[in-house]
Amino acid sequence: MPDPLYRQIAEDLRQQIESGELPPGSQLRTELELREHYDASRNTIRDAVKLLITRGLVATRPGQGTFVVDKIEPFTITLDIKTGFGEGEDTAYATEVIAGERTPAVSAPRIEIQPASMAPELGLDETAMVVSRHQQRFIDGIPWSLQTSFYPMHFVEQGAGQIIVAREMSDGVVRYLEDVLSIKQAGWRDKITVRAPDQVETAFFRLPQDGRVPVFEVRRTAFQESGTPLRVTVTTFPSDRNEFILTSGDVPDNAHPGADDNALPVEGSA
Amino acid sequence: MPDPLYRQIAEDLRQQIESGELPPGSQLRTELELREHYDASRNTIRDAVKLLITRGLVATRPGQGTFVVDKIEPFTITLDIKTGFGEGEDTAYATEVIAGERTPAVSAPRIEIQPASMAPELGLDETAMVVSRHQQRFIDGIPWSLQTSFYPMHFVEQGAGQIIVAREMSDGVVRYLEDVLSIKQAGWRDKITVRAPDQVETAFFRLPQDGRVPVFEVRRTAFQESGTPLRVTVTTFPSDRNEFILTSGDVPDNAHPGADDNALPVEGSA
DNA sequence: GGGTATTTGTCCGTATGTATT
DNA sequence: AAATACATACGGACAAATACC
Repeated sequence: MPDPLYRQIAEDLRQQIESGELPPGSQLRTELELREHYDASRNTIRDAVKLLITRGLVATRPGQGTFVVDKIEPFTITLDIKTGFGEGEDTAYATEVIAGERTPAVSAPRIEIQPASMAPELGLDETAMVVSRHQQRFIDGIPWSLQTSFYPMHFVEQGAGQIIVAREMSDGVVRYLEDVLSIKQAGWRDKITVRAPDQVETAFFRLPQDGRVPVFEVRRTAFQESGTPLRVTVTTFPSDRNEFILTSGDVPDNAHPGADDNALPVEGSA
Repeated sequence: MPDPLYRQIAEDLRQQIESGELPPGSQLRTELELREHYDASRNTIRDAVKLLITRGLVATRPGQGTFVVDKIEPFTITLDIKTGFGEGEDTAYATEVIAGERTPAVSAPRIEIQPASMAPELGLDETAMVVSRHQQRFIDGIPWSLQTSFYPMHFVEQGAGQIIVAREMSDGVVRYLEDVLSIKQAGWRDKITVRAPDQVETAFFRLPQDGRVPVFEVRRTAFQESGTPLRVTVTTFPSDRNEFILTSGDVPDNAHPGADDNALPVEGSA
């Protein structure tokens, strides 16, 4: 029994793309032309194109057409910055970004006071509140990631008033907390999952609205030496233009071509 | 301007699910019933259901109906096993799996000789060949991951003949290479990406055939102390039932509930 | 095992809306 | 303003998978 028609058509188009017959950036024939070519209905053509979108091979633009995606060199995000130098990761990142040839940008933070249930990893009481600092981040002008950090509200009452000011902190919040409250970040735990984007994410990353392109969610819980969590940082990245690299043990610097060329941190000066 | 109808319907059903009105495992009304209830066409209902499938909330079973998915406790995969003990990660994993309360299983490896282009990270000549060892891996009987390891063919000619034998190596190939050829693994680099599953993966993981549920691909390149790659291991995991954890610095053992309960390694005795 | 009803999967044709040029 | 192309929505038909008698 053969595959369904829409999958046969998708397969045919996929081969044309991967063989180079349809190079990146080129335009596919319109749905009506494909309809005649394959002797199928327009809906069937659309089902085939949807499959190619899911696989990241093409993108549709209303009023224009369907295009083979330009293979963006993916942003490479390193998750295992060497620590133990007595610094938070925030400052280390700045130099990493400069080392790459891409130019990062970050929006001013949007500050909110929210219930502690937004960041259960902090282990706070149900009635407690947290400060959230939300930022949009770009690389070379491309929407790159959305990041929200949560801090216990009692940090503010203890004297760290700057974290509820909607201005970027050039040295990073982690450094600030150490300076003001002597709260030191000893390590962190990342949880990486993949899920469909929410409405905010589809809008910011300009993803197809039906959730076919998922996002990475990196949930970083950072701890003091005592084991008490000091912050939770949630960062989302569209999965179609990001990859993660992490190393263990002794590894040569340029192990495979292109892997390190665009090395980027997972966190800026949040 | 309101959202499209199919998204409104999806939103309504989503709320019913997340509010508990439609508990996990329960069956949704049939497409024809929903069609009457929302006064929409069957295709529009189907578009709404497709969205819910993409978001991992429901699953359809031909001939039966549409069901709210049972929330599987995700498999947690730790990527940062402490090294420096002079052991490969393979043996360390065995104990980790036993520590968890889930029972792993692995198929006998399928061995193939393939061109070196299958694993460009090994940096071999175009005309060279590699040995691939492919395994299916299960947790509690659930298809969990597909793994293929690539080794330079010249390892066999140098005396490591066991790696082309289609039998599991209880102590791991890495250990074997060290014993026979004194080739020692000094570290590795992981690249984590997300993509649509191929046909083999959709069949093994029983994912929807239109590629709505992506898979994690973890590409591990392991190096000798000299910096020469000794193997490439590619492992894929369905993203709807796996998450990755990695830590840096000092982190308490049980930082957030459930995170470590099912700790699993990314590699078995490949 | 066979037959039938139910339910989802595929495919068609058509009409209208919306974004872009 | 008009033309083009994708997005949404409708309705209908048959196939395939499953469950049940």
